[in-house]
Amino acid sequence: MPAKAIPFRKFSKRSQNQKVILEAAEKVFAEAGFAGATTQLIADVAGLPKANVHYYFKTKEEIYRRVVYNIFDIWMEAASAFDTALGPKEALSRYIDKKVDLARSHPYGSKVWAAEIMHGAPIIQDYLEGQLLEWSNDRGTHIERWIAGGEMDPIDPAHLLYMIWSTTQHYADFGHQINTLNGGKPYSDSQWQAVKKSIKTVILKGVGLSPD
Amino acid sequence: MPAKAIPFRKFSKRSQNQKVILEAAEKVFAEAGFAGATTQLIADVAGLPKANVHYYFKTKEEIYRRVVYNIFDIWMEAASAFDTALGPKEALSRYIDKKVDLARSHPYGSKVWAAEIMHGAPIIQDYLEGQLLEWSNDRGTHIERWIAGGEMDPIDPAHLLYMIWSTTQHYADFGHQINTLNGGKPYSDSQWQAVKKSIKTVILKGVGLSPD
DNA sequence: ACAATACTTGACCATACAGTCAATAAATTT
DNA sequence: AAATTTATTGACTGTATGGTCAAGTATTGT
Repeated sequence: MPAKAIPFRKFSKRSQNQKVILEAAEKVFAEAGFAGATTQLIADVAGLPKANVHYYFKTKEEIYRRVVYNIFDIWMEAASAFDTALGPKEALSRYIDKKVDLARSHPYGSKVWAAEIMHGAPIIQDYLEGQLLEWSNDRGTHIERWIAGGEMDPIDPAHLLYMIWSTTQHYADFGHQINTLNGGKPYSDSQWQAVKKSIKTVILKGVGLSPD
Repeated sequence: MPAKAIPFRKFSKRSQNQKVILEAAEKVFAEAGFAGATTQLIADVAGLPKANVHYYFKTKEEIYRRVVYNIFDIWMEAASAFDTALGPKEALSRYIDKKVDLARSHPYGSKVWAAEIMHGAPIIQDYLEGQLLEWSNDRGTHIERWIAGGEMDPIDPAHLLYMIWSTTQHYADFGHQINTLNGGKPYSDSQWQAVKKSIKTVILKGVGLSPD
C-alpha cells in the first residue's frame, strides 16, 4: 500500500526496489531471525541506504509481513500439486517432488516460515486457522476415501501430511547440517534427485503404494 | 566455569540458580530467538533480577552456549537408542520412539537447536563436524551392512536418518502449527502414541521391514 | 564472635538500533 | 521549461538493551 497511487508502469522504480528489498530481507530474516535482522543489514544486502528502505516500507515489521505472505503464497501454489483427482500414488509423488523443488529453490523462505511457526505464528495465525486448515481437511478427507476404498494402507492423514512437510522442508531448514555431513558441499543435481527418490520410495511403500 | 571454586554441596545455591536460569533461557530463546531474547525477560521468567542473572553468567552468549550444549548432550544420549546390535527393526523402532519422546519432553530445546542450525550453527559447528558426523557415519555403515545382508531395502542411509530426524522433530518445532490444526489443543497421550505408531509404520514398511 | 566468601539488587552507562527529517536530485506531467 | 510528484540520502533522535558497579545481605568457616 503506497501512500499515493502507483503508476501502472510494469517495472516502476517502486516495484523494482521493493522486490530487491524483499529478497534481501528474506535472506537476512532467514539467517538472523526477526529480531536479529537489522534494517541496516537488509539495506546493505539490497545495496541501498537504510533511509531508502524506510521510504518504501514504513517499519521492519511491514517488511517481515510481506516476506511471510510471499512465502505462504508460494506454499499454497505448491499445495495445488497435491491433486486428488490423480489418485494417491500420483498425487503424493507430485506433491513430494514439488515440495523438494521448493526446498531447493526457496531455502530462505522455508527458514523464515519455520521460524515464524516456532515463535507461535504471530503474523500468519489467521492463515493457519483458515486456508491451511481448510486445505488440510480437504486433502485429509480424500486420503481417508482412498483408504476406505482400499487404495492405500490406513494412516492418520494428518500424520502423513506432516511426514511429507517435515521430510521435504528439512532439506531447506537443516540444509547447513546436511551440507556439513556431506563434506561441507551443497547437494548436486543428482543428489537432489536422490532426495526425491528416497522420500517418495519410503513414503509410498510406507502407505502400501508401490513406487516407480 | 565459576569465578571461584564451587562448594561440593550437591544443591548449592549456585547450581540451583544456574539451573533455573538455564531453563528459563531455553524457553525464551526458543520463543524469541537469540537476538529477540532479552536478559530482562530471561530474568523475569527465572524470577530473578537481571543483575543476578549476570552474576551467574557473564554474557547472554554464554547462557545461549550452555543451553545449546545441554541440548546436544540430550540429543546424543537419545542417539544411543539407535543400537545397531539389535538389528534394523528394533534399532529403528526404539530410536524413533526415543526421538518422539524427546520432541514431547523437550520442545524448547528442539526449537533452539533448529534455530541454531538454521542460522548456520555458529556455536555447535565443531560438534556437527565431529561427534555428529562420526555418529552418522557409524550408523550409516551399519545400515549399509543390513542392506547388503538383505535385511532391509536399499536406501541412502543419510536420507533415512534425515527422515527420522525431520519427522520426529517436526512435532516439537512445528508444534504450534500441529496444535492449531488439532483444533487448538495440544496432543493427548494417545495422540502421541499414534504419532509414534504412524512414523514407525511408514518408515519401517518404507524400508521393507514389517512393523509391529 | 569474627572474618571471609558468596549472593542480591537498584541504579547506572554506553551502544546499537528502528525510525524520522529535511534538503536534494531525478523523473514525470502540464 | 515550469511545476509537481517520486526517489535518494546523510544526519539525527529516542528508546531498548547488554552489561557494570557499588553497596548491601546472607551464608559459611574458624
